[in-house]
Order: sequence, then structure tokens, then C-alpha cells
Amino acid sequence: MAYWLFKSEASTWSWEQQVAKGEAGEEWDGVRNYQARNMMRQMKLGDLGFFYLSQKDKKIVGIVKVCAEAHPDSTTDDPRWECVDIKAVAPLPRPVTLEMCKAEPRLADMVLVNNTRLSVQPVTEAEWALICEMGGYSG
DNA sequence: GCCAACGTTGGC
DNA sequence: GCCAACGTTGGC
Repeated sequence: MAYWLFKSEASTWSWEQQVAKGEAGEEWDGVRNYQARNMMRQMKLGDLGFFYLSQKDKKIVGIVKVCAEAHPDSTTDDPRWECVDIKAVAPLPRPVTLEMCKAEPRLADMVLVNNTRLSVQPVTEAEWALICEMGGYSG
């Protein structure tokens, strides 16, 4: 089981839109970055991820699950780009902001804190557990 | 709205 | 294959 973080801008794709897709989930399409794509290629069915809102909100608002492994991105004919499908699992009772992550010494090495521009990121098991705790989410 | 950081493109 | 120019992202 691996853990990930999916970054989205609320005006492009919000948590509410993700939740509205229900069990069927939705393609995490539109990624045009090799690093981010490579992360998605490594994802397995059932892997969990955080849903992070960039720009205005800058916080982790929910938990998502990978419900389809990497496949061609339907929004382009370019065979280089692939994506996974994810579905909403649960909202975080208390959203965890970027500020909180930066203020937490144990998250100093987190990709979210250090490489702000990567839109799909790996999360370690320790980081996952800590952020769930900070967010009041007990699984 | 600005700007730093980063990725990508294209000329040589 | 290098590197300058350019575009985009995202925090502030």
C-alpha cells in the first residue's frame, strides 16, 4: 500500500466535484508533467491519497482512493500522457493547511513543503499517519 | 498581481 | 547536447 497526494485548483476541479462522482470515481486527467505521470504509473488499485487544493485554499481537504491504474489520458491523443482514476473516500474532519505542514518539524521533508510545483506527489507512511492525525481522521 | 522556481522548447 | 528564452505553476 502506497500513499500519494493529488494537487488541484478548486476552480478547475473541486473536492465537491470529486465527491459527486461517487464510487465510479473520475480520471485524474490533464497532467502534462513527466514526474507526476511517473508517480501515477506506480500507483496500484486501492492506494490512498490526499486531495490538496492549491492557490486560494492551500490545504488538504480529503482522502481519495485509486480505483483504476494508469491508462491513457482521454483528454489528449498524445500517447505520452497517462492517468489514474480516483474516488473520494472521506473528507478530513479538520482540513490540514500548508501552513500547518510547514510548521510541523516532522513534515520538513515532505514533497508538498519542498517541491511546491509537483502536482502528483508521493507521501510516506509516517507523513500519512501524522496528517491523518492532524486532520482528525481515524480511517 | 508579482515573482521565484521549475520544466519545456528550439536554435545553434 | 548545451543553454537561453519562454511559459506555467503556485506561494506570498
